[in-house]
Amino acid sequence: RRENTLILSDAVAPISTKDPLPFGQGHCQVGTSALLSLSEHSSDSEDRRLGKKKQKRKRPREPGEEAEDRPREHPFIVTEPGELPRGKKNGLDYLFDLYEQCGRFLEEVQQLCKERGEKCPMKVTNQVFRHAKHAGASYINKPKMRHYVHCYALHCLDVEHSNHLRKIYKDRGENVGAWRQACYFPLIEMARANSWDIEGVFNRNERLRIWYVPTRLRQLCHLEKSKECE
Amino acid sequence: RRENTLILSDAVAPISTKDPLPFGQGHCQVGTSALLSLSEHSSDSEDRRLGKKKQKRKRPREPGEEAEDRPREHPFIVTEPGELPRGKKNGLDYLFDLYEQCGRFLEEVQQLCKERGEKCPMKVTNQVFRHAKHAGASYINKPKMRHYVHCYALHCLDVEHSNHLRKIYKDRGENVGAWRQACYFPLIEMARANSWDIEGVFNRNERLRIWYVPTRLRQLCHLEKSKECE
DNA sequence: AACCCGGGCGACCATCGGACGCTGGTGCC
DNA sequence: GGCACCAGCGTCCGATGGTCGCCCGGGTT
Repeated sequence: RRENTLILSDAVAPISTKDPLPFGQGHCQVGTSALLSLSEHSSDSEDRRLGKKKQKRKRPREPGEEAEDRPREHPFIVTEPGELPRGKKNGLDYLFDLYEQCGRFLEEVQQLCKERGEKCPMKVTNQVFRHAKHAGASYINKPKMRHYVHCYALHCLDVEHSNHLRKIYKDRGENVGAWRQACYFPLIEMARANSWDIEGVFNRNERLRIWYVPTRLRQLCHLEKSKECE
Repeated sequence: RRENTLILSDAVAPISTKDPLPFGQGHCQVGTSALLSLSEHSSDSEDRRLGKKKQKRKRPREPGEEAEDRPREHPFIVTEPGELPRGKKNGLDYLFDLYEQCGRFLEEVQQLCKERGEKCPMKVTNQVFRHAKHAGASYINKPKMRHYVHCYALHCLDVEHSNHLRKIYKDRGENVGAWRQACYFPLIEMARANSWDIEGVFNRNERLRIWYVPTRLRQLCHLEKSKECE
């Protein structure tokens, strides 16, 4: 699978060679091996290293079981700001609105927690997703929201740049996956400009503060930083 | 067990009637039923309510197993500042020093995380306790540190008051448990003075910011607040 | 020596943050 | 209608925050 072994040049080259963006990206060239060897779960600094287990997937529906399947959401396509998508698709304005909705659900949860004297979440946690589902927003779910966090981040931190990227990828007929990958690189530049403190970049923005920095974005920043220092 | 159904008047009455402290506490009277009915795990606001399961305890050592038992630490006793405890006991200065040590271990972990581009903890987490153990501080462990957090909190936020409380409880020959209970109430007063934001009280203090607010303290603040408003 | 008080901390649990990859919707031919 | 692509999200997993209560150290009798 491509996504797990993302190569910087894959996503950057199409832009930096065909349609350069404001931030310089000519130096974003890294060997395949470097990222292939970048552990997928490098989140723990201590010694425990344990082998990955194969996961079993999706229990295949019992014979006597009730089938209450909600149809899945329409896939996203790359749209320009204000553009409404053709066919059975969702646009990126809708995607970003989902993040705003989550922010509102978080505020509701915080309000409730404060009333009840409970621990008050500062981020969009499982509890918030549960609350959203409970409140009828069944179209919101954790894997989806976590998947596109960095895209929303770019939208929050530099709408101009975000809009420009959307237009380019739309015009070029790229799929959502390609656009999503491309969103990493402007963020890496912002981290660089903030002495590689991507956490700080997120925390400084009102709407972004409530989202966890995606592991992959943190890894990419770290990788780029080490290249710079060698 | 007494601790799980702490009654405010139990801990406060001995002081407010025999040896009043700076903060007024005459109004801290609450019915037993109120705290008995205060759920022990009220941390989740959504609907799931599931019955508590009985826990099994301490696997009784296999016949062929190696017995590498570290002897347990000496119990704490209530000591005045500077006093060194008599007999096989530890004093409260030592207890508080343990918290400072944890703070240093946290800083080390943060340093390591930053170097490796990993998620950087802002609080004393499992990872920090693991690091402490790894670094040879086998006398530090999570249950102990969590148990006395609010005592350390009082020490950080108002040494005078903390020292005074220690002297009183020492002179009266009270045990550590009683002193520990008594530490809650000055903190509740500080929360009151900070519009019941105990989280904020912790966060505003440099050394305290890194410790989670204990559930019981949050509950006591909430209870006291609701009394005030009725 | 025997007893019992009380507290240290091993071990457990629900839930968390995080991610994979199956399933099936969708547009194209 | 059939096929191939690709992304939504159900479902899993290691680790976390939090706590209980067993066990035994220690002072007292």
